[in-house]
Amino acid sequence: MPHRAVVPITAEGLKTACSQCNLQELCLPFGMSDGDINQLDGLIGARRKVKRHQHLYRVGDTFEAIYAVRTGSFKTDVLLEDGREQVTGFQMSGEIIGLDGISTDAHTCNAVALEDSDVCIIPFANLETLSREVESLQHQFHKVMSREIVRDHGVMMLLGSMRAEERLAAFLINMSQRFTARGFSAAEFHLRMTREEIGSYLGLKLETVSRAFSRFQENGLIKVQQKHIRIVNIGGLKALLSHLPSV
Amino acid sequence: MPHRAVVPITAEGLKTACSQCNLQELCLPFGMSDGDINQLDGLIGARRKVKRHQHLYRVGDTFEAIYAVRTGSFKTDVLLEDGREQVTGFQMSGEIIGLDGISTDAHTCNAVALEDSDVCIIPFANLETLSREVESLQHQFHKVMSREIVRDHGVMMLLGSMRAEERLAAFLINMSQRFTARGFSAAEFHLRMTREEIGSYLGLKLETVSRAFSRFQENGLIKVQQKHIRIVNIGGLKALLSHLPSV
DNA sequence: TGAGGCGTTTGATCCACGTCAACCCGCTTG
DNA sequence: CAAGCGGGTTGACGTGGATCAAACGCCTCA
Repeated sequence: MPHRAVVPITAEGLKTACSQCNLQELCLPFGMSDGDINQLDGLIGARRKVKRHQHLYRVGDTFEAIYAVRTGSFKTDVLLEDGREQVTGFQMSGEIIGLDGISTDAHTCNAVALEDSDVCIIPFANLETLSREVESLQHQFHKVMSREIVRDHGVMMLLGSMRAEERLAAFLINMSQRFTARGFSAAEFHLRMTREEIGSYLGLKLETVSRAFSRFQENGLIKVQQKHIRIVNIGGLKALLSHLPSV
Repeated sequence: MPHRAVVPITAEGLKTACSQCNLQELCLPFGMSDGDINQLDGLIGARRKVKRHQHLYRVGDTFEAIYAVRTGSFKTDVLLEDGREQVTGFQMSGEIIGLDGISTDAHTCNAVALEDSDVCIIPFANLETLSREVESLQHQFHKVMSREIVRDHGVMMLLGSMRAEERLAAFLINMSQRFTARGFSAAEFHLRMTREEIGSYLGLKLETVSRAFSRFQENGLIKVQQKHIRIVNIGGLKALLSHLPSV
């Protein structure tokens, strides 16, 4: 795989206005006043399309911007020298990618599109400048970063202390909630990632993920058809989580 | 090895001046100019002593400040309903605790002192105000948050993709580096946490941690005496990490 | 339309780590 | 001084998930 040079900026150099975006409630502007949001419009750089399996950025790329997912979805991952991969997260519309790069001015993980996707480029220098002027933006950005830390703690809990079926139940419940927040069905959705990627995220092998899916189906918790999931008994899934070691 | 006396302790309840603190290089002011650091002096609230096993904050406490560890050390953890604990991190002098609270204005994990400790209280509202005025502070704070995210990704890698001995080797190398950065020996140090806490952090049971320590000792990598660790062969430890699945 | 490939499922077997249990050591406390 | 206790080590054994392997369904593309 040849390393992509910089972005061959495609024709759609269209800027996106936060003030007119229907993802406001899920994205950086969440909770800001209309007036403050208007000030964001100058902040967002061009959009960028990323095709399925293409990288938005790679480990080592110099850090210049963070990205807000507009359409599609991504995974972020880190690699060990021997090729082992750890997926650190899946990102959907409205979510922010790239915060890892701030610490060293270079990205420390890879971001790969799971499907043809579309992001808003938020030049970081501009974001810092504007958030010195717009208090609500500053505060909102801090919340976004903190939320990422809290999310990571949740994943650490999952990886460190849960068994396979608990992990997968937590994953499904989380996906369901995020689809719901985006106006999709809470009970029926299409996973964009493979069993192997789910497994990497959950610290499991793909066979184990597959078996857990099958078990859930046998137990009437869900219906699985490849990547299409229908949750039949959400209560049952949640019970898997809060359960004492299943006496 | 006795703990080196880090700070000429001034009287109790005194505010701490960042401009005169010898932890500058490890703490929030890192990389800021002397002039900018002087502006921090007004920011820091009182200090607070926390005795061994006492909480600095608990899940649910309203979020008002972040903390910089001055002396001693802490663990942060989250709990599952059934009592399972996941240690999410260990913090040493100069490191910042409490960033998890920003996202919801309430803390989402517990912070417990591992030994009698001492923190600087940094009222968060003040920090946001000042960082709108002092660009270097703003940038530095963003780096601190990002570094926490990157660190969490490392832990996820560890929990999701490494085997027991790799995890412990990574832990020891990390501890060694952090002690070194604080002017202590890289090869010989005193762990402040129990085997159970290490295990919780690494996603292992305490027996497994103990056995891995013993194995390392058998193999001439380290010397263990309870909490006292001496690294004999750091290269060997590092090799455990970069090794292909030990063919 | 057929062939090849990727992703997934499922079965059989293995093993790293968990579990259970005994014991040791150093500290504290009456 | 003994008794109690928290932390650590070590051994025997069990098991959840990894590994190895086979087969299947769906999708792409010639």
